[in-house]
Amino acid sequence: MSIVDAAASVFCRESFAGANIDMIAAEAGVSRQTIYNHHGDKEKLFVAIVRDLTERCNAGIFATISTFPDQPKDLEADLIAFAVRMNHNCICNRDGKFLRKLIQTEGERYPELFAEWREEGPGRTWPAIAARFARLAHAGFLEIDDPDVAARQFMALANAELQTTFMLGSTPTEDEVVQSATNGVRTFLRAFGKRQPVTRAGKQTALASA
Amino acid sequence: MSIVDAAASVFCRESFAGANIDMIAAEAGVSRQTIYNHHGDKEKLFVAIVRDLTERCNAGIFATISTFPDQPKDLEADLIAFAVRMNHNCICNRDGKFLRKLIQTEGERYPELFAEWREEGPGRTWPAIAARFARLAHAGFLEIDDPDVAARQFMALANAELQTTFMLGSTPTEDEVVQSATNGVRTFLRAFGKRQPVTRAGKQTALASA
DNA sequence: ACAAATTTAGACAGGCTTGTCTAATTCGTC
DNA sequence: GACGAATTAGACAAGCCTGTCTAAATTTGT
Repeated sequence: MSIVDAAASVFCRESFAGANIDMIAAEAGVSRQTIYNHHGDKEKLFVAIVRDLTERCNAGIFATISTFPDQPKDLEADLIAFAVRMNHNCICNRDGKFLRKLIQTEGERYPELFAEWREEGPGRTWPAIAARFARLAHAGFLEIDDPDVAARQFMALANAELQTTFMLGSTPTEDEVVQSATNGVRTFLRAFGKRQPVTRAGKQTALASA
Repeated sequence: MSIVDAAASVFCRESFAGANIDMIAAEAGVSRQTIYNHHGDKEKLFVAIVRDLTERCNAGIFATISTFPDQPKDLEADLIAFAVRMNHNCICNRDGKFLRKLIQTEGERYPELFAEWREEGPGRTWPAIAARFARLAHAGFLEIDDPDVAARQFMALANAELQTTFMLGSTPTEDEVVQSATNGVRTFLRAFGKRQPVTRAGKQTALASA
């Protein structure tokens, strides 16, 4: 395992103050001195790790956003699958778990570092997701007033049943992820779905709440 | 400030490993020895704090649940107010913030302690909230299949826009809380509300999706 | 195969923390 | 005011961790 990967693992498990360089060296399979040669000191190593994780997580999120169903065949199934992918590739995976924990644990101690994360991460990914929902609404598949709100609510609903698990830092089972996504998307569509599926004739005025 | 309060504050700010007894003593305004006299050692002190916070937070949550609108005059407004109270009294307040942070930060290190929290906390509060939603549905105000799912989705929606803020450990402004609750409750009611307000004639078959 | 660069093990000083001990001081109560 | 209980300040040993240093071993490029 690389030094950065080992350090991420140890910092997450033990927190910054509880981690020590010898643990990281042992887990990375290098000598302590090599870590000092590469990264200077403990704090610089920590910063390098957060930057690295932010970058990798962002890449994963954007890659997953690019699989958003723009022309869904089965809107419910496609959104559920998207929510599951999001969880799988960005939230439950190693990098996502680590980054989330480091932000929660050390966020207050490094305000500038995490302000940077906030801009590069949520600051760029939320608008990207919102744009996809806006497009879906524009194409007549959904009835959305505010795409930014809808995007955040979509993710919140998809993860609604995983909150306690995330709190404790553990990873939900595949079944739990699918279950939560299914329930979340169904509720999302009850709120934002067209009352009647889009016909091949294309967009029509909404029939809802008439 | 009492020893327990000071310790909660310091453990949250510095993490278990980063906290030291002298800080806690200084913040509590007592001598180090007094802490050792009362609590034995650092780890016992930590456990005492988590138990204390769990108890106080639970009390707050149950007190707030008891204000759930069983006979709402204005369903939307009453649910928004309830969501705001929940945030205010249980999530954004000092105890809620501290307990959440300790669980996130040290949850993996004390599995039994936090399993205990899980049973006493979420294990008891979620069913209580779900029961209130079940009652509201039974009384004809909502259309809910699974009250447990609906309860979790209600809270998830109400907090949907506060996630990033919570992540970093900061407290949202009053406006942000109200905004998120308002948007969340509106979406919740689009999904679970009766299509038409309940009339004084009482429960009727839904008119939806006709 | 050889020279330069990198990595290693281990020792080391300096600093910090925990938990104990003691002697003096303050507090509560009668 | 006096007595017992609790609290305090401070010293202290033992342990751990960081970051540096050195000399030997290993890897790398040519």
